[in-house]
Amino acid sequence: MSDLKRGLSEAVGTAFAAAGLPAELGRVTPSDRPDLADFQCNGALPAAKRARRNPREVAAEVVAGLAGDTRLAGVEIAGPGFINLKLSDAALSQRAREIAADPRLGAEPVAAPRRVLVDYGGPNVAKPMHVGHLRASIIGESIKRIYRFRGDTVVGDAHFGDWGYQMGLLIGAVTDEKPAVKQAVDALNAGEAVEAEALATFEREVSLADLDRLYPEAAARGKSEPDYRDRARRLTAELQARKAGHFALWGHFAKVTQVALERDFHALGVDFDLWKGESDVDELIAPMVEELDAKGLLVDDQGARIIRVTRQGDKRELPPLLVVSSEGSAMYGTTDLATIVDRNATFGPDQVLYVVDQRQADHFEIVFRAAQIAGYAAEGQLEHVGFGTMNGTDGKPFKTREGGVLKLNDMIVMTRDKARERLHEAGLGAELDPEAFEETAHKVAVAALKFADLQNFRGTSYVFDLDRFSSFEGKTGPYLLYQAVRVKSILRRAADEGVEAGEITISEPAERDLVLLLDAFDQALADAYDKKAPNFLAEHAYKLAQTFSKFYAACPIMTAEPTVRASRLALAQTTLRQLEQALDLLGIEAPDRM
RNA sequence: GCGCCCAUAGCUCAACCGGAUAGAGCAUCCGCCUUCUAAGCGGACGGUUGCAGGUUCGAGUCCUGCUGGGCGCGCCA
Repeated sequence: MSDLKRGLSEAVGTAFAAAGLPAELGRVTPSDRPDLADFQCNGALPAAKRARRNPREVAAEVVAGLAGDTRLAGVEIAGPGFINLKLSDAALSQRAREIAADPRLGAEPVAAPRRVLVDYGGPNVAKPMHVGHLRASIIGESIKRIYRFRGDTVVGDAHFGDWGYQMGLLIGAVTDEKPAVKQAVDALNAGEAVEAEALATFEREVSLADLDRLYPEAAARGKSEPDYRDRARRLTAELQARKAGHFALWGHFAKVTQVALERDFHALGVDFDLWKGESDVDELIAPMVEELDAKGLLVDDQGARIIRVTRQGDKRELPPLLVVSSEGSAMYGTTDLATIVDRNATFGPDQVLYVVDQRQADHFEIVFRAAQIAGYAAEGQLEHVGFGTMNGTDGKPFKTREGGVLKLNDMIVMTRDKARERLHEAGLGAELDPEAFEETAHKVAVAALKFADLQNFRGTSYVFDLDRFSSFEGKTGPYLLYQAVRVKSILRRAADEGVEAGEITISEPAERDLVLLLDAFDQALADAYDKKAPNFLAEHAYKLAQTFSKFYAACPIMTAEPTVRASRLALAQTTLRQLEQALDLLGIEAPDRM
């Protein structure tokens, strides 16, 4: 079962072929001029160019070949040679029934399903998530869902940053500040302490708030004080060598961080299949380095061991991949490379998508090249799906009014407060019990946050204005939910009155538009999939909601005469199903009432 | 310095291999709740797509140069 666009493209392609022209020129797209047509084909123009003929003449030949297609209510040649196609109500009605009967709501699965791993979220141990993680989390989550829906076998991996220099910095900073912790760490390292007692000390002395406070200080000192930096590097190497005290303290860092991370991800409806971290591939690093060495790929340079990745034809010299630092510790790129080895062994992905900030493009280019050189990855198997930064109204990376980094949780709480306020204002939810009310407020907040982000193309940076969220009007997540809720309300009423949905028959313009939108789902999904860009799906969901709203205003459902009522009810129900499906793929859930 | 990305309405963003009259939302103004939820619907206003060239029947889209902004460039992740 194919959508109208594809079906028409085939027909027009056949007509092109019959006129002795390439069939692929028959590609049909939704009309740029909805006042004139439903679909259009521009193929006569390039065809005429190649054949040095008059485009309108070519178009006329193609149009002649379309005679007798009962789906078409009108075919016209316009402008320089555009072929305008208008569908019959019967064809639209037929397509609407197909979509209504389709569990996939008109969306085709991919022809050749693949195994895809999506690496996203990028939380770090010892650092609460801030607004920057919002994009990584929700774009990645949406891409994962879209890929899965189209039939791929998909695994999402959080890939914790839990094993680098930052850990050495923190071990140093925490032991400096807290003598009891230092004592416990030293004792463990000397093999003189009971682990349970040490852990209890850590539990008592070190909270996530401590880590959050100490890390920026330590990072700053590490930059300005070489001695401090060298000590942190040493501590990092010692941790990676599994020194008991360091390792136990690190384990505590991970534990206290996990609680906050799980809360934030859960609130956003983001869930990972794998919660692996850099530390999980630690054991793979030594054998990997050995192997790389055996293959003669490692070069000693300034005390470190590197892989050079520059190629002929590069416009500039790319830095090498640092495999082993001069202190002997694994680097960012080392764990990434080992992670590729690990994933090959445990999952065997046809493709790995790294949903990570665009600023890391060079890093991934280096890692991917190194992986290819080492034979760990094929060309194109690894892909960096970069996204822009979320800026404040000043155009710079988003900061709170006090100038600090806004924590993700604070942002969720703030948005939820607004949602609650708005529900009260509108006098809605009075009939809901407090728990259901809270759930609705939360769904509205999450929809606002996610849709505000996902409606933008991921690659560009965008401005996030908290104040703009307070309205929840216009092109926002809550608008989409509102349309879904209106349908649900009608469906409840229909159920109460014993009215059932029936066969869809299209006649009104608003009904035609709605079916054309329903039909466009597959293309939106395909675009989002191919470009790893959920904004195409977000745009579709918005247009669908908007078109429904117009239909809602123009075509009364419950008061229409029975056959029309049954048809419109089925149309509304199908719209709701597709809208909720699209929202789900964006990671957004609609409440029953709002 | 080298490299990558971006520049579209007052603001925030779209625009399907290069196609017709560049679309939405917000803001402003005007209408519409005795009919299914007004977080809604209709209408008006708003553009030399940063600038200058080029390719093309046709350019926001491709090429060159310039201006302005963001980002990256070896032991952080």
